[in-house]
Formats: sequence, structure tokens, C-alpha cells
Amino acid sequence: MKVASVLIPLPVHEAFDYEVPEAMALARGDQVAVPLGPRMMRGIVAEVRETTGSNRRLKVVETRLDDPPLPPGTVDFVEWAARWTLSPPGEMAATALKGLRAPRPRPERRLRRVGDRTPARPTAGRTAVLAALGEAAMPGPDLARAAGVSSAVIKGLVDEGVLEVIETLADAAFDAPDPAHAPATLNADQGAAADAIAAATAAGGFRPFLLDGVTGSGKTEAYLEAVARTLAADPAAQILILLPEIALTQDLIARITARFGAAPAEWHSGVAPPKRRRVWEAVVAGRCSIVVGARSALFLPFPNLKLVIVDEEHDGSFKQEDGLVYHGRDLAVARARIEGAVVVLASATPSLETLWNAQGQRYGWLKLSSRHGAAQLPDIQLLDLRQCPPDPQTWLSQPLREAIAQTLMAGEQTLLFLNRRGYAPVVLCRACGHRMTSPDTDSWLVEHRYTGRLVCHLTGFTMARPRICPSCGAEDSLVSVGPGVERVEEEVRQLFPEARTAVFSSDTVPDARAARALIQRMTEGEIDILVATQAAAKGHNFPLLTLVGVVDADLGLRGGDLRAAERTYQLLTQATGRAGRADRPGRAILQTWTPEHPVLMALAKGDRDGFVEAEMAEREAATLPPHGRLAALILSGVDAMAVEKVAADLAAAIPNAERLEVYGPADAPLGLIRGRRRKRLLVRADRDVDLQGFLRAWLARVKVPGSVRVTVDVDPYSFL
DNA sequence: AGCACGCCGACT
DNA sequence: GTCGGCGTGCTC
Repeated sequence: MKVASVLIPLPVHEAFDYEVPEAMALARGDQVAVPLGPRMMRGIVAEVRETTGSNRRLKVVETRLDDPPLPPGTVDFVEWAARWTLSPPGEMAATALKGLRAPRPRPERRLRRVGDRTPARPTAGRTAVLAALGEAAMPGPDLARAAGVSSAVIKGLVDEGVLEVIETLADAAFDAPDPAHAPATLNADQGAAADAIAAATAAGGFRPFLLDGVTGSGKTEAYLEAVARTLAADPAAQILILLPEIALTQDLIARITARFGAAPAEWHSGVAPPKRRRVWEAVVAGRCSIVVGARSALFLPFPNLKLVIVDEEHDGSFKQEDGLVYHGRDLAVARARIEGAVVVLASATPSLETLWNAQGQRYGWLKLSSRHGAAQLPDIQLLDLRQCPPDPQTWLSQPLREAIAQTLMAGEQTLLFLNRRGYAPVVLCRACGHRMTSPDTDSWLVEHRYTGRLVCHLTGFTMARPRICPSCGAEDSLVSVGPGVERVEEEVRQLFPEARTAVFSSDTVPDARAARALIQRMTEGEIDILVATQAAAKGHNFPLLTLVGVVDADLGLRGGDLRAAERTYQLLTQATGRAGRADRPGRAILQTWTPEHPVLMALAKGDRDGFVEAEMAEREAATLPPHGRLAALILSGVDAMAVEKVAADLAAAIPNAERLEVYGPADAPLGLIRGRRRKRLLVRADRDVDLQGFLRAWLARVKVPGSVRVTVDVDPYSFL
């Protein structure tokens, strides 16, 4: 008897076995319908094996579906990713099928003349329709509009047999990119990088690279050239380019279209389901060469993946935290390894993990040292706020104000960077000291003055700003504490009433279209002073921008989680890198209360190597990533006692292990979200320890009731 | 995820 | 006396 193990899109931790009917030919990767309880489910065949008998009566596979099977590499990857992240393999498989959820696009209906038949009664409307159509084929509504008639006229012609309806299935193919369409002129560094990547794809097999180049050094041109050479050598090759955020895709798609004369496929949550289906089907059939997408594009069913590029690889947005917990960059490397492909991690501020791999020669290290054209990196100055503190209730110090004034006079632009949305991060009562928090959540409400509401950035809860303190009943006692971008803009408006200002944050720029509009206004010099969160820190080029002011350079350094210094270094490098990209020299001013902090000193000197060396030494001393590995368990549940019980059971069941420690359980920093009590455990292990094996053995020892959720986060980035 | 089974309040 | 609330648990 043949038995198929089938991955079902459910949170069950193993594949389910089904009997294969004698007449059914099944292979790994095939899509099947299988009975599960009372209903039918779609599943992916993970394995087909021959067995003599079974101690369990198996249900029978219902049908093999017509949908294309997943290529072997995709199934391998799905299974590997599920094991690596300790998540249900069926749910991983389901992400690989996301493109199939929309119905097939309807065939396009167009009208065409039948021979040279003419209508028996050629009315004015009918003549106009035939004239508008000519020999062409047109969709009915377009034809009606072109001829200035109603659809009834056209229907009459169709009924009479003068026009016929032709249905064409929208072709799932994408135009083939032309590697020779518009080659870029590369400098020596860029050429060498493209050569190395192209040589690796030509040789075949897994090969990882770090493409390491300062802001504006032309990383994109370099890797697009490598894409071109890969396609020139093998027109069937498929290439995946991952970006951390949807907002960056349009710009890259435009550049790829200009370079190759054909638009790449686009894949992310913002793409409408029917379009996604078209991409999915083209990818699985090998009819699509270049895909630009967010991390979920990693799960597309590429049959012939040759090159994966992860742009801005250091970006924290690659880490998915809700639902399946995984890091897009790490999974990209794994996918490339499984497919025998080349992977390029590109960044101006690479993550310490990637730098460690490059230093250890596990990754090829491609450096782009010179800034493109004549542009210079900005001059970075640390402004000691202890020497020149801003006035009370203001956040811009005198020297920064003067610099903004000078920049305005010169007709140039200023970017004020503050990674804080809204008007004020905290609202409290002057009478009783009560802090406004979100209901059932340990998170402060952020005041948003544009909308006049208090907002919880964690749960999305909002409320009107109350006039009476909800705790002590005092009237008009609530005060806004600390600055957000809106408040800095308010200060700027008061200081420079004649300047044109704008705020760039996820609140003022809700979608990619709004982002493009604001970026265009900035690029065309219609804004003098832009106050922005990290939403504007990455990937945009503003030629007139010569001053970047960092309002609170200490912000990310407080709180001190593992990656605080690294993240701050990356973010501030990106932010200050906005200044002076064209032929105008730029400068950056960082307001800080701790100018002696090593991160800020390294930043001011432009000494990335010094920063990396110091940070790496600290990580090594504590055997933290990349010198060690971490995993977090987050327990949450409405029933606080049940959560405590699971935490205690887990603590009591820790398996013996060498070179591995468990910390906690402790209350999570946000101990209460939406009424759910949260506790955390953290595991640290040496690199050669089988961390996943340990976690599996540990979790198997503890019975977790359904009321408590246990989330496993391998290689955590967030410590909330 | 569904969809069952299973113990405690307001109804014909 | 039932109908039904959604809490806990299973699905090869």
C-alpha cells in the first residue's frame, strides 16, 4: 500500500498520512484534496512511501488537484524553514500557496468584425461603431465609449452576427528582460562586484556574498549588472530581489524596467490577489525571470532560482514577528543553499551577523568604497546638549536652529530626523501623575495632534484626548511630555514661519502612493524642512538636501537591548547619509546628551570598522549573536494563572544541555497586551549547539493548555 | 483554522 | 424542563 504524508495548512506540528488509491500517481510537491474531519482540505504531498500495513486506519487521498505541483526545492525549503523556526510545516506550506487564493482571472472579452459583414439596417450608431472598431479587436465598454453609443447598439450588432466576441485568456507570461537593453556604466568597484556575482552564478552552486557599499555607492547598478549577466548566460534563470519594505519596490521596479526594457513581477501584500495568482503561475511555470518582492516572495515556487538579492539586508523589517516568526534574510540564505543558488546581501550598514560571516570568509565580501559621482559623505558633528540645552518645551538647540537658518538662506533643504511618531510619546496628569495607557495593555498612549487623538501604537486603540484626568478627575491637568515629529514640526513652524515644512511618518504617509507624492515634492524642492521618522531614512535621494539634524541621537541607545547600538548606528548612518548626495556637500548634526558614547563617536568619525570591532568584541565576550545564538519563548494568555503555570512547568522541565543557558521566566517588558498576560524565557547557546533540537525536546516535555499560546522566536530581534 | 463536544443562564 | 453561550480539544 502507498501512503502519502500531506502538509495541511493547519497549526499541527506534523504532516498527516493518507492512503494513496491504486490508480493515483502521486509525487512529492503535488497538490491534493484530502478529507480532514468532516471537510476537504488542500494539502501538499511531502512524501510518498510504500508500507506493508499500518496500525492506524488511514483515510484516502480524495483527488490530485490540477494546480501545478511545488518544485522539489520549494518543498525542501518549506520543510527546512518549518524545522528551523519550529513552526507547523503545513502553515509554512500554506505561505507557499498564497498566490492561489484568488480565482483565476476571467478571460478578457473583446469584439471583432466578422469578415466584412454589414448590418441590415446601418443606423448612425451602428456605422459609428464599425468605424471606431475598424479591423481591431476591442473590449465592449471601450468600443461603446469610442463610438459614443450605448452597449445596446453593440449587443444588437453581436446578435446580428456582424461582430463576434473573442475570449483571450490573459497570458500569465511576463515580458522577457533584455540584458542588453540599457547597460549602466560601472566604476571599477561596481564592475568587480558584478563580475564576482556573475562568475558565481555561471559556475552554479550555492555561494553567498556581502555587497558592502556606502550610501550612494551604486549597489543597485552593480547587482543589476550581475542580474543582466546571469540572464545573458542563462535566459531561463530566475532571480529574486527582496526589499524590506513595500514602499521601496516602486523605485526599484522603475529602475529594472529602465535597465531591462521589461517590468519585473512584483510580489508583496499590497499586490491584489488576481495579480498575485498571475505571478505565482508564471513563476512556477518558469515564465517569469525577475521577481521584486517583500520577504513572503521567498516562498514562491521557483523551479530554476539562480540568484537571490537581499537589499538593505540589515533592515529589521525582514524579521516577521506576527504569525510565522522568521527572518527573511536568514531564510533567503537558506533558500539559496537549498536551490544551489547565489545569494547577495547588500547594505551600506551590514548587520553584525553578515559582517561576521564575511570576516570569517564564509561569505564573499564585495566592497564598493567610492561614493558615486563626486558626492562626499556628510560631515557629522555631535552636538553636546549639556553645553547648549534647548529651552524648556523645545527640542532644537541654538546651534541646530542656526544651521537650519543658514540652510534656508542658501535655498537648500533640511531633514530633521526623530524616530517617534505623533506629537508626544507620553500624556500624563499634572495633578496625580497618572500616565495615559491603552486599555488592558502596558503601553503608553501617544498623542497625535493632527487627529486630536491618543493612540496606542501597539494595539491600534485610539481615544479622544480627555479634558478630565480619568484617574483623579482633575480638569485640564493632562500635559504632553516629550517630542514626536508633529511637535518638532510645530516648533519649526514657530521658528521659521516662512519655511515650507512637512512631516514624513507612517501617519502622514499611509501608503506607497502618498510616500511617492511627498518624496517628489521633496525632490523638486517644494519643501524646505522635512521632519521625519525612519520612514524617510532609507533609500531616497534628495539633491537639495544638505543638512540632516538628528533631534535625539540617544533615543535608540536607551533601554539597552542586544541590538540597540547596532540599530542606532545603522539608522543614524542611513539618516545622515541623506545629506549631500549630489554635488552639494552635506552635513549632519546629532543632538546628544552623551557625546562620549562609543556608537556616536564612531558615527561622528565615520568609523564603521571601529564601531563594528568594538561591538563585535562585546558580543564575543558575552557569546551573544553572532558569536552565539538566541531563542525566545513568549507565553501569553488571558488567564494569568495559566500563563504562570506554563512558565513554571517550562522552568522545571529544562533539559540538561552544555554551553547553553535559559534565562527567565520573566514578565515581558510589555507584560500585558490586549488583556493577555505575557512572560518570556530566553535561551542562549554556543553556535555549535543544536538549539532547535533543544527547544523541541524542551517543549515536548511540557503540556501546554489551549488557553496559553507559546511563540518560539529563533534568533529574536525584538525583546518586547 | 473549523467544528465538534460539554457544562451553566433565559426561554417556549 | 430545553436551547444555546463559547471554552477546550481533535483532525491522518
